[in-house]
Formats: sequence, structure tokens, C-alpha cells
Amino acid sequence: MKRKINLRKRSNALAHASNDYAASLEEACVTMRSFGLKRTHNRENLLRFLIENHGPFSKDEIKKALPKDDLDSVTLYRNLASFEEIGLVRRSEFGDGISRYEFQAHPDEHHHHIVCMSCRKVDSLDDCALPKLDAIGEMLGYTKVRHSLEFFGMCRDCTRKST
Amino acid sequence: MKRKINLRKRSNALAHASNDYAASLEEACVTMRSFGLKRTHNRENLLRFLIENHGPFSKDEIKKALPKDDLDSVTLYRNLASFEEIGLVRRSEFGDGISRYEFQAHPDEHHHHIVCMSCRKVDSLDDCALPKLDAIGEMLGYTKVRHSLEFFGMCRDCTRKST
DNA sequence: CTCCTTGCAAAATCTTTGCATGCGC
DNA sequence: GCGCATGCAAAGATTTTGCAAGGAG
Repeated sequence: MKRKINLRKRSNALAHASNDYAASLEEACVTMRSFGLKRTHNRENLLRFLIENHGPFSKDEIKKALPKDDLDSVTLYRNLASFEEIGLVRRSEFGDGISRYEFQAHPDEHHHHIVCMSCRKVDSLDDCALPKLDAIGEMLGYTKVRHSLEFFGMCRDCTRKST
Repeated sequence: MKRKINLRKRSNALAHASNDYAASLEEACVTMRSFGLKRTHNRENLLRFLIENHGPFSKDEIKKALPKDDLDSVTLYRNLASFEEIGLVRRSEFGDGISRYEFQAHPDEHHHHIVCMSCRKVDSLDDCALPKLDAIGEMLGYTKVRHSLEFFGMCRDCTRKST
């Protein structure tokens, strides 16, 4: 059956917690609880991995990185889907047909990436340098506008190697 | 085996052809030829569909729209991949894990989309209003920078219905 | 005539679903 | 104890591969 999550507004009680990994994890668990999701080993491992290794990962990369005992694909799929639904995790797609997931401390917070098309390395870009892009959509009558902006190119190292 | 395409530079001989569907098709066929791809019924039908119904389509939508006789999935996959490789077709991903394809008259030309998260309608946005975003990537030492920018929201109609 | 393209069958992947058991709270 | 979470098995869906026959140039 379709997993049903109570889409209550996400708690912001700990919105200004430290950047510490452990603190982020605790905060994430509070968010989970506020949606009725339980704190389990599986989820904790998944979150820890995503928090500590910041940067979008494919399901495959995640599966390989997690302890052997929680590598059941079904659980991973379900947990990623749940986390995405409550905004703990953001999905990015980089034009190769593979979804990549990354931890997102706060629902509205996001940044953009630049992906090296040669080695697939991903850098993060600060979003503060970007204009208020969503206004473009609102001009067309759209509401609840959000956007996804990804850059692709060849990184310094790969550029050097290829010449 | 992996299909090998001779990645010669794309011909720009007809770069300023008219916007007419037939002309676009002819131009696309010239491009195909310049990469050693042959003009077949399958490809012509696929291109015609993409040119006439502008807007990104999933493989599924394309398959349903094509004449029943060319609905072999394998051929569709292969042709979309070839077209993508030579730049005739651009793939977009809108965060739902489904790749969508659209005709792209010239390799560097592109625009952005705004996708209604409710009815999945896609509007196209003129890109001329946007700043030179790729400079951001080049500042980081990347070369050959391109970008993908997609907007998501709820369109006027769906907003009205949902209140 | 040659090489590219197609369609079929089958394999390999990826993703979802049902259900019984286990576990957080 | 209740209800969500997990793991297994199996079903479903998607994508890839091999190969022989057909068709474009």
C-alpha cells in the first residue's frame, strides 16, 4: 500500500542548531518524529551517511556505503521516499537519468550544484549569489514556485587531463 | 554493443532555416547525415512528433503518440539516445525520476521550463531574461559549462481548483 | 554491396507490492 | 499493545544486449 504520511507542518524548534553532525542528526530525528516516523537503526545510518558525506548520492552509492546489514533495497527506497516527502532529503537529477539524494537541514534551504561531466564530481554553490528566480514563475500565475538549477561542465582537473 | 557515433562537429550550414516544421525536419536530417545516421521512417516519425508538439515528453508519451507500427521500445530508446548524443534532442528531468525529451533545433539553444506539480503541464520560458549563469561555473575553474534550470509550482488553473 | 537500423527474444536492472515478523514508543 | 518499519519473496516495470533480417545510401 501507499505509505501515508501525515503532512503536518515541519517543526522549526531546532532551526538554529549547530552544524555539528550529531546535532544535525538529532534535529532530523525531531523532524521525523513530528511526522510520526520512528527512529530506527536503518534510518539513523542513512541519515548519518547523508549528513556526514554532504553531496548528492545515487541510491547505488548510498547502498554501497551503508553497513552490510542494512542493505535491503526496499527499505532504502522507502526511507528515501519518506525523507523526501517530509523534506529531510532533496532529490536532484543531473541529466543522466539517475536520481541523487542529499540531506537538507531545512525545507526551504537549498543550494545548487556544478557537476563535472567527466569525473562526476559534484561541487556545491552558495545560493546567496543568485537572484530571486522564483519571481519569474510567479509572473506567469504560478504559485508555490520553487526551482532547480544545476550546472554541468568539466572541472579544472579533468580539463587539464584532457588537453 | 555500444552504439558508436562519429562525434564530428555538427553542421551549421542550415543554422538559419525557417521555423517551419518541414524545414526543421529537413535540417534535422542534414544533421543526422553529418553524423552518419540514416534517415528512416522511424526516425522521421519521431522527429516529426517532437518538432510539431514542442514540449518535453516522456518515453511513454512519445510511444503512445507514434504510429502503432513503430512502437518498438528498443528502437525508440536507441533513437532517442542517438539524437541526444548528437544534440538534436535535449533531455530534461523534472524531479520525478522520469526523463523527458524535446527537440532542440541548435545545439547551444535551450530554454527553461516551469512545471505544474499538480497537473504536470509544462510551460516554456524564454531564456533571454536570464543572466549569464554559466559564468558562475567558470569562476570555479570549470570549462564547457552549461546549465539546467527548471521551475516547479502550481499553475493558475490548479491553484484555483485547489482553493 | 556495405554498414546502419530494426525487431524480436531474452537478459539484466530497477522499482513496487503483499505479507508476516519485529521493534519503537 | 498499537502501529509503523523491516525483510523477504515475488511481481511489475524499465532498460540493455545479442542476433539475424531488412533497408538506406
